[in-house]
Amino acid sequence: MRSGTFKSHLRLRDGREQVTGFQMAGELLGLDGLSAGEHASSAVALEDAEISAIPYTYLSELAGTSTRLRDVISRLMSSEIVREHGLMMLLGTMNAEERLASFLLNLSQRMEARGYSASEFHLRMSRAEIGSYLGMRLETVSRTFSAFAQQRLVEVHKKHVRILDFEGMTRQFELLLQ
Amino acid sequence: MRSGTFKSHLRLRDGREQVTGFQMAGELLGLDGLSAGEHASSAVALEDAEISAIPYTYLSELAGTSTRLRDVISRLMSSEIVREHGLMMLLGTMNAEERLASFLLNLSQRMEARGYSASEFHLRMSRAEIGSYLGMRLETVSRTFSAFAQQRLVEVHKKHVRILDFEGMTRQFELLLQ
DNA sequence: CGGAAGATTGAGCGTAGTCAAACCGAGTGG
DNA sequence: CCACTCGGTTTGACTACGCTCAATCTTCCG
Repeated sequence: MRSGTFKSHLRLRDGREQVTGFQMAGELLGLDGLSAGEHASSAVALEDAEISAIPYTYLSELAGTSTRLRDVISRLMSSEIVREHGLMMLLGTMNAEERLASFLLNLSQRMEARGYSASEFHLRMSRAEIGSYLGMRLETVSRTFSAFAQQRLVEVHKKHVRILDFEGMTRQFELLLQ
Repeated sequence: MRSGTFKSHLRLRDGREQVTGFQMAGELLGLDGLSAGEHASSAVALEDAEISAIPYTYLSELAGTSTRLRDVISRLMSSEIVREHGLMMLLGTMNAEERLASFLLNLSQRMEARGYSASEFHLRMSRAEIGSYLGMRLETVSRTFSAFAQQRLVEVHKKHVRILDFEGMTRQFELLLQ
């Protein structure tokens, strides 16, 4: 991805949807497609976005000639696996507040890495999409935002978020992996 | 892995544990270690097991000479990503019965692929480990097993499981990805 | 036989889900 | 310019699923 924001998601036969990730500029999309020759998930742009499509065959050929590129590719896939491990931890063991807190802190980090403010940013996704990603209902997302605002951890106005107390967020919720 | 069963898991600072997968003969362990040069998760054998350790540098060199091997590797990593997507779907949207049903059906498939019975097998992991994997408490795992037994979907005696009604399991719980 | 670890079952509770109503902001048309 | 619609969000009341705590049972092993 060159710019913009995407969401990746998958769907059960009965219509239930799970957002598997939000991608931002510089990140890769579609790493799940290499195994079966068919992508297991779909991706949708949440705003105007620019991407570069890289054909797998081309990438594979190039990889034959460069050790460095091979390392980069396996590293990217591996870090996708690590990212999903973290998400499984989140979905498997955390309560609503911990989920939203770690979501916000993660977003904040990624914004900062791209030269934006770490403390104040605009959410590209709806409450429902956040909820699907975090394994909770949109109403619970909304309520949890309100709870954070009341504790003076954040200020929220619709999709605009300002994080007031990073310390408090990380301390209050023991979110760090061992 | 050559034989046996492993579990992979990670831990939060406060001790909470999440089992991220159970591995069987023929499967790969440690794909998460390539990104940071350090593994994010640990693996523990649940019974006597045999493994072959493959140094990354060696594998990487080999990959330089063989297109076929490169394909195999990226396919393995990609299918690990797909597997985790499915697990996120499970953790994010399914209730207790659906989780256990899809766990059992998945195990069954993998047993069959290894030449064992698809309908009758021995669980290598404890209720607590199943629970951690499925994002629920061990008591809930136990209760759900009992509920399945009452509905005549399975027979369970401690770690011995016999699936009586595959149809019922899949039909009752809309578990198929679109 | 006794102890320990794992599994089952029960009772009561709490967190997040459900359903519903109200609100907000942006865009559209009379 | 105001009324209206519409999608997304917030808030409330009630409910239910799964968690917690606890007791009992089973199996295994010293």
